[in-house]
Amino acid sequence: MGTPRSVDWLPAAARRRSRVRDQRGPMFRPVSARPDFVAQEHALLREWAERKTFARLRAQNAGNARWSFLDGPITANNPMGVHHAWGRTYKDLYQRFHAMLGEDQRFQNGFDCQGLWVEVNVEKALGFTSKRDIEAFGIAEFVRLCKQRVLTYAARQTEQSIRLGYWMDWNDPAELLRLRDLMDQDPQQTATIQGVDGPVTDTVEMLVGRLGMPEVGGSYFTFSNENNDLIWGFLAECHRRGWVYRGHDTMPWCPRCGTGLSQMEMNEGYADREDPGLTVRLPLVDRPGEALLVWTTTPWTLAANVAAAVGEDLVYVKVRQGDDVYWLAKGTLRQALRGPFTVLEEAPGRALEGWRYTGPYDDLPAVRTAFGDAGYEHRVVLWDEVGDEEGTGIVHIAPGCGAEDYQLGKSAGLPIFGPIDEDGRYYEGFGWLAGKDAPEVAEEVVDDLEQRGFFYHLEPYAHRYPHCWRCGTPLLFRLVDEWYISMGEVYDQPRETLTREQVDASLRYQIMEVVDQIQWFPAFGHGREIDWLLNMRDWMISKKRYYGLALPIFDCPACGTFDVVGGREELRQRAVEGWEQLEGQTPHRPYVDAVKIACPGCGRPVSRIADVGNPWLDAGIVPFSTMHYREDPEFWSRWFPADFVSESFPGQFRNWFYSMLAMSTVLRRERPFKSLFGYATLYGEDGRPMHKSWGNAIEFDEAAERMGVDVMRWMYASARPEDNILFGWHAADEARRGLLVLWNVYAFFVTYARLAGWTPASGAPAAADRTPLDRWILSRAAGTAAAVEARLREYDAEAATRLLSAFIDDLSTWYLRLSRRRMSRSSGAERDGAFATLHQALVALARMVAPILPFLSESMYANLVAAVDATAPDSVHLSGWPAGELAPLRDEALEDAMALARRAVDLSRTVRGQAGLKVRQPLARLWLALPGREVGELDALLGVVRAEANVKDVVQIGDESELVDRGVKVLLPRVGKRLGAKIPSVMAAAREGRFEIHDDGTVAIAGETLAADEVEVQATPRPGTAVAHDDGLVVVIDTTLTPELRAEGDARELQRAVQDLRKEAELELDDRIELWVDGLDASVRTFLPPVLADTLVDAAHFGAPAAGLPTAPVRLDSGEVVIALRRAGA
RNA sequence: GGGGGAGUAGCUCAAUCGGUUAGAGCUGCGGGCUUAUAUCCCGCCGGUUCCAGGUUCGAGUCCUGGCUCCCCUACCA
Repeated sequence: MGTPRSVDWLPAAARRRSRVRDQRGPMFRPVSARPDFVAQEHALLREWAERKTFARLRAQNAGNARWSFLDGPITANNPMGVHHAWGRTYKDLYQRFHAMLGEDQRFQNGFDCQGLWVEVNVEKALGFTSKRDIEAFGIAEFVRLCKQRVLTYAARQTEQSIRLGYWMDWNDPAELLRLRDLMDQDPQQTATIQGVDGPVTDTVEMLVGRLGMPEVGGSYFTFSNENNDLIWGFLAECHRRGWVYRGHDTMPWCPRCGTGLSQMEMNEGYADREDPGLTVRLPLVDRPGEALLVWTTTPWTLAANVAAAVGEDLVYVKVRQGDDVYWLAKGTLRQALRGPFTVLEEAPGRALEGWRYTGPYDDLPAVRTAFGDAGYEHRVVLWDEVGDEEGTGIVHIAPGCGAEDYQLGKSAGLPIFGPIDEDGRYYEGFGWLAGKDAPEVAEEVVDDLEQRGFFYHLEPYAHRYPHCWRCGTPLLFRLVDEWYISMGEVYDQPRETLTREQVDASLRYQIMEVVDQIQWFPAFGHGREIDWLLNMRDWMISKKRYYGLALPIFDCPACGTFDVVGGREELRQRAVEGWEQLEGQTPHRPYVDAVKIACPGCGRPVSRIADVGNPWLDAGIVPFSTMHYREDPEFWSRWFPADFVSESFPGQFRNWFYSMLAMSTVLRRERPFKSLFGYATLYGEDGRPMHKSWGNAIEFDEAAERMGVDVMRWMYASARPEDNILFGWHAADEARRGLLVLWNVYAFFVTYARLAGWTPASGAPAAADRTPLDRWILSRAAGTAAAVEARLREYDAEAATRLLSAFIDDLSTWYLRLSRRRMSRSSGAERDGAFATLHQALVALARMVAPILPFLSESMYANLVAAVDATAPDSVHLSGWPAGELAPLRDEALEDAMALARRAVDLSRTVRGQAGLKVRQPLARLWLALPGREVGELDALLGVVRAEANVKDVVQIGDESELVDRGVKVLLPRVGKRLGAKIPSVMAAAREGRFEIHDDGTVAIAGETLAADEVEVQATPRPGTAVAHDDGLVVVIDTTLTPELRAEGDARELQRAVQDLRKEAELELDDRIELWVDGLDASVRTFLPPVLADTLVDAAHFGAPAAGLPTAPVRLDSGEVVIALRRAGA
């Protein structure tokens, strides 16, 4: 350390400027005022890798108090998007923050690896359109491709995350890709990878299954052996308690994916859709010439019609239309009937019960069989769910095609049959429909019904309809067997009235008790989760697919017994055949399918059901599987429960949060995490979801390389988590502007410290002996560090960034603005105090922003500290959180006073504006009345005001002055309750000055006496010009301009013009010059010496400039002059 | 249908226990400061705080009803 490093991102011009004088040791390296943040980020990534900075951070904190973050797995199925970067910014910044607090952490990233997400993409890549394609292709091969896809994108996302600056225990992406490629050759070949404590050798298949395990390290992968195995244990535990069951039901079904969807999955995919709204006439068997009118939006289900349902108490009418007579609900007459009609008769729904009618497809063999077997005919049934808002008030019931229909069918004892197979095609037995795609037949069905006299009316109907959340296919409802975990009874009584026994008997209430022990950010998360738990149905865990958790359910067709195997070892012991096929394989299909166990009921060999598991099982087990619940219980108990989890909340209350809560409650009946932080959704800048074809989408890589990840991270950290964030280039520009202010303060410091040859080794007065302004900014740094720490401990990065922005603003626009001259034009203790203070403030700031801006802060710190101090940590991320060190510098009274001085200066500018006096024009006097409050450091503050307001004298005036009146500010929060209705009169009197202030501080006003602490006596301006006031602060300026003041103003104007010209001539900051001034009034000359000194003039000529020099006219109060300059000695 | 959240300047958002003159930023206009700045400062323009009632001395804030949007949830053929 200590040797300035190369800075290849620095523009050549900046490097040329690096002339250093008076160097007594290592010096800051030069800094560009126009940094290339992106190049800098890449350089720092290389440095961190070379210096193993992250590894050293982990070592530094090892064994300390722990902070346990548990990563929610990202789906390793595609490159990561900018919305992932939002969440990963939070995850990284809180981990970095806690690392700076010295806390030990695991730093384990997670990848979600199993399930339909991956399958669908692999299918697409192979051009498959149905499950039959997969079966023909081979399940083993297909599953292998799925794993390879996961490895591909895990590597990709790892690279992208590293680019984001996300510090985690990452796998080497190249190693992941190597494993992927080895799988391609032969999964059973032996390979070696670098593990935590040395090389790990195994078959490629098993190495992949061991990723994330203690000996291998790196990210966890939910397809790992351990993850799958622990889920088996969880399911076996559920079974032990009798909660696992097989349900026979009509389920939402995706005909493309060939699988049922759980309730939570169905919720993902509701979308607007237009379906045929078909009204059908069903002739009544016992009432010739009359027909029921029923309405449906799913014509394909008519072939499975079993009954027509009416509301018991709804009013139905018989109407005549031409030669036809129809029955329908009275309330639907207008919407359902076309053309004129005559009402013949009215009857309640219950009168229709039992009426037999002719079904639309009674002649199909499947229907005849189903009806014949049950000895059933189509008839009208009662159902209390029937309404008359839509349709005809007579509901077509197909128990094999709808969940509600199914329930009704079961309770009414109707025949139940499903017409379609896994792919959504009609079974044999449905005549001309057999083999046709159910969603496609609407038109043919309509034609057919029309020909056969069943058709009444057709009109498109728009509604929200569930779609497959993965592939977007509209769902069908299909009669299937699926596996469930019972979530327990819902009691019809408030939670707080439940008995212990009731809670112990119902899992959902046990989960709620766990939810109560968790801190939710934002707080409404608690209510959302409880709400979900109250409303959720049993958890459907099966999926008729190929790649995923192999459900360890062994269901005996012979005797009907099923059992759940609790782990690979148990399976090995119980296996009666096929174990050798699973040996050496991860517990995936098809190998696991080969294993049979002896049926506990009848002893016959029984196979595993073919289904795979719901992927949220995979993610929900991670508080156990990734913390070595089984193989290292001591380790687990140290890290469980996690202190913190964080995820985008849309969906997760019923997905990841829920599955973790459910599994932890079953296994431990305790909370899996202590705090949960959720955030909303990322949209494009136009407020719409990012969409490639809308032109508002931004890829992560593009964002990283164009705006830089620090800028991105700053945007994310400062966003309101509960609101959707609008992400785009303009927002990035705004964020970058804020960071550039910070950068430029830093660049200023380095520039002038180099010119002065100042480094921390040069020394400076003790902090307590510095100017009030110095002590003020140090106090602000201390206060900011404490406040930022408090906010970050509460997972409030938004407030933290606001505090940091305010500090940056103070540092730039107040401290630096007022201190510039001390650094550029003074010397000795005055100068050194300024450098030391600014240096201290910048270093403190770098450490405070380090969790949010890891690159920018590192770059500053490397130069401000590491480059000049060999004893300091060489990375800002190893430097610890600064709040403790800064705390002694806090001086709140001084901060209050400075706020007042700033406001006074603002007011002076307001007054100047009104009076048309620019700030460069010095004024003789400024009168200042302060609020009645205690003000510390008065003299120093008046000095600040004098300098900034550019006045010769600041005179503090009290309320006895003729410039102001005494005013009374009634402190309403104190007196409001006491005075009540008298307030308006008191306030009016205060406004109009009708009051009397007594010597003891009490105030008589509008017949009331107010105590001294109920009012604030303030100055208020007397009417006049050049006065501005704000909350008891009054500023009055003397607008009289003497000839001397005018001349001095001219001198200042001239100085500015010379500086402009210097800049135009592109002179270095320390170039000395020769100056020409032509036409200058004699009165101004008196004030010239400081101007010449400030502008580094060696020789001044009064007269026409030397030929060939560029000149500039300057308008002065005393007349126009012309100036020119050149570098001295040039 | 049920539950929750929100509605404030053209846009994005503030506003402490209810406190009297509702503030910032962005945008626009005018002016100013400045060899750190791609900044910054002052001023102007911009408001029926969704609507209607109510409580209160006083309502953006609390209550009631309605409207709109978002989220969660739900068995509408």
